[in-house]
Amino acid sequence: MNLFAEIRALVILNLEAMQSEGTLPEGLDLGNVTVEPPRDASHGDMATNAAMVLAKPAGLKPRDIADALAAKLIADARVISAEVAGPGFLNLRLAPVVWQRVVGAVLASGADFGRSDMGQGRKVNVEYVSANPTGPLHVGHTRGAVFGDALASLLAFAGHEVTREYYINDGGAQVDVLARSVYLRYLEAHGQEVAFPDGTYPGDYLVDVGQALKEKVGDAYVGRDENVWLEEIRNFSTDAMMDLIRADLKSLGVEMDVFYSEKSLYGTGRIEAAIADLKSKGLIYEGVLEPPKGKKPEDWEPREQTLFRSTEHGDDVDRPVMKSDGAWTYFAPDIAYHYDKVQRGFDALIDVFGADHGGYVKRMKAAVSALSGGTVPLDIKLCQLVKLYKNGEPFKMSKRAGTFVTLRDVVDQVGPDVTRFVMLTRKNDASLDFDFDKAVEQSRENPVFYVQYAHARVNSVLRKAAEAGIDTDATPDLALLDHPSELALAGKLAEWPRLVETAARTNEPHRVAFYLYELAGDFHGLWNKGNDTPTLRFIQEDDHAASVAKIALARAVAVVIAAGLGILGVTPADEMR
RNA sequence: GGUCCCGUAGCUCAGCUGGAUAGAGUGUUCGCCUCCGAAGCGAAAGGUCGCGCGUUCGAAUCGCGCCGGGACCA
Repeated sequence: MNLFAEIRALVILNLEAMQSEGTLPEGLDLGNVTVEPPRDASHGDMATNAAMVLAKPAGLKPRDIADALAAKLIADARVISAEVAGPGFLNLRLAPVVWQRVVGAVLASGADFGRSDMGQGRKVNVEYVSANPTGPLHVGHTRGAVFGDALASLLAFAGHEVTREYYINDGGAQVDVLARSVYLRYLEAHGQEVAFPDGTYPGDYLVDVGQALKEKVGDAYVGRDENVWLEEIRNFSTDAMMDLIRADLKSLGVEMDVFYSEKSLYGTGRIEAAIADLKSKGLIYEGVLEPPKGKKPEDWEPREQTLFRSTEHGDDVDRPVMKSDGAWTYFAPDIAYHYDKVQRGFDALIDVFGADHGGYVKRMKAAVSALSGGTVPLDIKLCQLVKLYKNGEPFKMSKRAGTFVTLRDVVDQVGPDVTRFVMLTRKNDASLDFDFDKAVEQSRENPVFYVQYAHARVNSVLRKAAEAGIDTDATPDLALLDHPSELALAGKLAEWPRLVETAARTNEPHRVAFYLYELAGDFHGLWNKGNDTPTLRFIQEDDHAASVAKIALARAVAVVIAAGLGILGVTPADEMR
């Protein structure tokens, strides 16, 4: 139930009636007619732009259309006033019963209130995290993990069939580096003194892996040449790292549906097939790239290589897929991987990358556009950096030094719920300050606490109501919710279905977090009004029916908060400690 | 040098894919706890939406060009 869609339908119905009556010309495009909450609540409950949008094509004055439409709308029981304002807005005020019914609808639907069929079951693949399997996840991955996971849940809630996917970069040089690093730890486990030269991973998270390798193979690789052990240790190590990463993700509550291995693309003809597909479309050629404009790199050498004509699909320059020595570029398996996604029948693809991968956006979009013949949209969401603070002091992280702040460090300190919520308190493309102290602070400044507290307060009301002998499961007489503050809170609940659709359409789960903060604020506001106005308290000691109705409103708030937090992957708190 | 992101109140940030007098938190100033729901509440002040041009009934939002900050590319 989306109240805005409902009222929009009413507006459209009346516009069509005006057409058949001759007040409006036939054949107008009503697609641009919107019904939205006005920015300023004093303008009314909803506003439609119909008169302004239609004035020009209809050849009429906005005001005349608005007046005529107003006269029709006012006849509906749900509309108590319709006023023309500004350049031709039609401001509507809705009857209390409309808002009261929202409360009933929330309680009837429970956690499903706001669920949308907007996606119409379309298959969407959300790829996120996809960190190299060379070590534990760090803070930057954490943001991508939370963002991608919340986005996946959001899209599912909006009626999409969602696959959560992780691409394992286990085919490149970095897993050889991993294997050599583990080999050093393996030697160490045999009691040897080892040094970690540049180009190896010195982090002590590999100590256990070296030990485990020793337990598995004994001293079989000690003193042996690299070509004897490299492949096996590489497999052993990446498996160990993926176990570590899966455990890291699980500590955050993230579970993938698919882990897709880059290595599985090699030697199986899949890269060749993807390139062949592009070739069949005339998008592969042998050529020499222009040197980059501006400052010429000193080592620039024009070489003929195999190029993808990505400029045909919006890229700035064509991209090499095979180097002059016959090796695939790193881009080739990425093309093959996305080709595979397209072939698996997804209707839409989403990649969540760190901002440092911003340079790949155009070429990936070009590849998917080419491979799918433009039928499968690819949206790439970039997550900006997370800057860590503690006691006002910035934390440093450096993967090379092996002292980076890990996902585990964050989750262990503040818990998965706080971690997840805070990661969504900024738009994905804005950088995020994460302060360990503020994250667990109990104040209005901390949105996590503020939202959780609202949910906990509802539970507190329910407990107290039970003590007072109020039957909170009784069918409420919602007509008793007649105070403007109560109706306004119900109105905030009515925005939820619309917000879900907006957030899903734009792939922006942070909107859910901001909405919850506003909803919590409205609820706390009503709570505070109870200080001065005892009739607004949720428990009315000498009026059982009023209590039941007011508690129904509170429960509805808790239902929507719990549903929203559920999308974000945050557990709602029943009490604050 | 090129590409992408950002620029909104003193500070941190929203702004619903073009709508009305641009919002919230924090900070500042004033008022409010014997008690009844203060891990606070009420009120006020505070903005050329980086700058300019354009698109139209209408621009923080879209287009182009600059300025400033960040990321990335060789």
